[in-house]
Amino acid sequence: MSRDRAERTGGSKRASESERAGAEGVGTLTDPDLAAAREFLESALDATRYVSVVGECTVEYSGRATSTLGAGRRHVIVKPDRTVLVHEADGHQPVNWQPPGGSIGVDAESAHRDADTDSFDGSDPDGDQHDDVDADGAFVLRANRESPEESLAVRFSTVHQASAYEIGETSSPETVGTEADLKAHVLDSPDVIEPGLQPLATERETPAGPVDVYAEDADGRPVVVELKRTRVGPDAVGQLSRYVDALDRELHADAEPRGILVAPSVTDRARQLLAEEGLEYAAVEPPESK
Amino acid sequence: MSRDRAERTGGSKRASESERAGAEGVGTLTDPDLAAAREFLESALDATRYVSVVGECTVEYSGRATSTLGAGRRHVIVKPDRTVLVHEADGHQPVNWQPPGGSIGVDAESAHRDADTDSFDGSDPDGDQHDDVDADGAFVLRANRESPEESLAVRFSTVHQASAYEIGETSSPETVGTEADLKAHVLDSPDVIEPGLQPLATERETPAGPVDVYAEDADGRPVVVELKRTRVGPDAVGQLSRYVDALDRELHADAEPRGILVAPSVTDRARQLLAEEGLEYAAVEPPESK
DNA sequence: AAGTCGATATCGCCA
DNA sequence: TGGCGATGTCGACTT
Repeated sequence: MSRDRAERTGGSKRASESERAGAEGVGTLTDPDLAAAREFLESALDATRYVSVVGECTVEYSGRATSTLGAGRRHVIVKPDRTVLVHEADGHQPVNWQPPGGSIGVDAESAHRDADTDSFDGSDPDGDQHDDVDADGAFVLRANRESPEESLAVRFSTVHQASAYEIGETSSPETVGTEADLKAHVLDSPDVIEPGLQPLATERETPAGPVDVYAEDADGRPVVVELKRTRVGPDAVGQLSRYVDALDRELHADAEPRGILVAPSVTDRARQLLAEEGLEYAAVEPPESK
Repeated sequence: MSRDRAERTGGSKRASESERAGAEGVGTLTDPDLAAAREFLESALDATRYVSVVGECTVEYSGRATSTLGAGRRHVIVKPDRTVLVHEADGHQPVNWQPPGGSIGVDAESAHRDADTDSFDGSDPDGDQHDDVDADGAFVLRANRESPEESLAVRFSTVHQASAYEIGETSSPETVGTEADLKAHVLDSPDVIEPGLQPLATERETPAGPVDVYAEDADGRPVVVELKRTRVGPDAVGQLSRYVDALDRELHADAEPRGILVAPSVTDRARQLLAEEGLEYAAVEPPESK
């Protein structure tokens, strides 16, 4: 970000404009000073906007685990449902995050303040004084959640750009090729597994969990079918094995259930485990259309 | 987005500035027309910037599955590693995405073109200079990947804002409380599992996969330890069971291996499965510090 | 709220 | 590159 650009489009002179934009909840600040950025953020979050911030920050997480992230430039997103995502230059996954449903706040960060017992916003009565901002004006975006108890803190030392958008609810994608589609295909044409197979139930409950498809073969022998939309490894064999064992215990001693893993392909080790467990495999591709 | 703001900072009049910003690879366009947005995007992607776009779009994915997403306002991110994320107002996960490592491009979208053999846009010919942009100027952001073969297409009908940032590599987070930490704790103090337990190896290979910790109990009997950092369900029992079975087959007939699941807690069903399989459980919390 | 399992899971490690 | 398992997995659905 060049300095002249910063002076042209941002900086402390634009603080008042920032506030206005923040009050509307929609707008953009480029190279704002930290006070302006903080006000903008507070207003945008207050208005439950979709917020995007790029800036220098450190990140701390505490909850299901504990993590710290040193200073660096990152892209922070706060969604209307209070999901927080912290992205870096690489990878699909955020480097840090908070799942939806928690509470969001912006806090002053000062080395001189005592820790607040009450998380983020429980702070100063915002008198016009600058007591709630330290010398540098750094501030902290906090996202807390209960059940599980976990908290995320993003401490900004510089904000390069902050934007707030109005993004409403949208429709879900139509997806084809899921396990549900494979199940529909198998129920419609059970012969793709083996001739004479008769489906009796789906999601049949057992002490080990629900069986994808419960069926009977041509000889009237019970069959447990476990469906997978992708190539399977040992975990899927273990899953099928648990179901077959559970049914074996549940059914009459004379009814020996078979177990068939239905997937487009298997790994070598999975195939070996199938053989050892006396289980079977049928190659079926998930349908590409409905 | 207020209209005056739009006219001040965006719109077609700013097309030339947009291009310059795009050429620099860093900058922001607010409410640009589609042609300007497209040029900006092409330049920013060319410069391998971190790109953020908010606009009206449809999305199509084809590869490991197939999905379509109707028109709506979304936040699209393209990272320097060519990860693409399409986010909506809710949830941690992107509604559509492309993993890193593929190729990125911006295409014209016109109903009059012939389908291209190499991609998914399926459209028409172009004749004149502006032939690569249809009447509306809509364009498509494409992300393709091989191995697996999959493609993502985001068709923009309106762009509300497009930004490009310079975001470099950053350091990895320091995380405490992982399974690796639990393993270190157990190796350091095996008594937390049971008195007299002697670890012999970690990641010991078996035909069913690697065992977290392979040990001997006070009686010299082999022990398979499976570690989990969180409360465990039936899947973990299945995993442990596979390892124990594999070792049972591998070892001498007289050496009956034990299996111990080590986790902070277990579900009822998992506990029942453990009992049925003759496996054991030891409650151990993952450490909160190193 | 907890349990169980699917996912275009992604990611990292290792043969 | 494929196999295998961990993840602060998330998310949906059921109880």
